[in-house]
Amino acid sequence: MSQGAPADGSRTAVPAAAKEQRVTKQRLAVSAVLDELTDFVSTQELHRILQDRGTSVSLATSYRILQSLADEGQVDVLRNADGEAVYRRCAVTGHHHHLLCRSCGKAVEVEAPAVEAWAARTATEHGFTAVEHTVEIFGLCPDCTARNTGR
Amino acid sequence: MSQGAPADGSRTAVPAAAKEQRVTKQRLAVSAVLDELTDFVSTQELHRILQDRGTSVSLATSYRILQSLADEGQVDVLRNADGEAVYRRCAVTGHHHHLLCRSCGKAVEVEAPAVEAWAARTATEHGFTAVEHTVEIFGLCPDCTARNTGR
DNA sequence: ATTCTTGCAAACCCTTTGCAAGCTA
DNA sequence: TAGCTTGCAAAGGGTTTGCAAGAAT
Repeated sequence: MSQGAPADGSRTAVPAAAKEQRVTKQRLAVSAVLDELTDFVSTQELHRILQDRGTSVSLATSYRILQSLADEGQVDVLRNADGEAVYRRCAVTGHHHHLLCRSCGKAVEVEAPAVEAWAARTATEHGFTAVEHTVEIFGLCPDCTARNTGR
Repeated sequence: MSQGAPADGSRTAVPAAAKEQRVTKQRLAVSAVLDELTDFVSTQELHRILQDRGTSVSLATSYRILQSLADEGQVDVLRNADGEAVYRRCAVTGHHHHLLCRSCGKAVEVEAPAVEAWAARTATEHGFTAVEHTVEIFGLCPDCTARNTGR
């Protein structure tokens, strides 16, 4: 079972700052990949990338490191439509959302000030506090739409 | 159990109207339970409820029926923090989103025409088709905010 | 030297699927 | 009767875990 790791999209009010982990080549390798990617990746995908890159890290370790990073608040965790956990380095200060292609996985980052405002307003109206939200749009990108008019 | 969990949710702008299913006792049993519940339930939970109730329906069938109902748009689908699919018959008809309490799980249904419009517009601008979106707001409801002012 | 991390493989858990039997339309 | 559904059990796929070997401090 997944531990505490509250799979949310943005930074939480409760940091939970876990203890520092040791610096290992595996951890550095995972971190390096995350630095290069701008989109969310599943553990399996990240593991595959590391393999292709020669910097092999076992699947189990990939899972452990990614979870660890998430616990430390160094990465954002989300769950895709299949329920798989996907991670992204959350160094970005600008809050934004994603427009994801359901077929090829392409992701476009979009901003939505209007939505942010709406979310805040709605929450306040209902007396909710410590609010955060997730907004994701799924669809077929232009290319996939062209070559795949079904499915 | 399931708490603040992001990701996915609801149905699409595309009805996808699946074909009508046959009326079986299993389907009726599942439907009956959904009618009585106001919160989201996982397939496993619903299956357990049916068992306790005597109206046994196999796990596999529970999964099939729930998915079927979701395809028909008769229930809302969401994913909890563990990535499990959870369903709930929605009180509100029409497309809407949720304002969820991260602490007690309370859910408030909210509509957001502005967001719908924004999502559609954004997707179109990028040439995406067959679009659907998920919007969930997480926070602490009034009650939990009051009793949890420190932490 | 001690303590933490990694690998590997088995274990888990939710979910899906093949098939034969049962039931609906 | 014909065709969809159900059950059961096995198969899948992602994720976790036990344990011994290998690093980091």
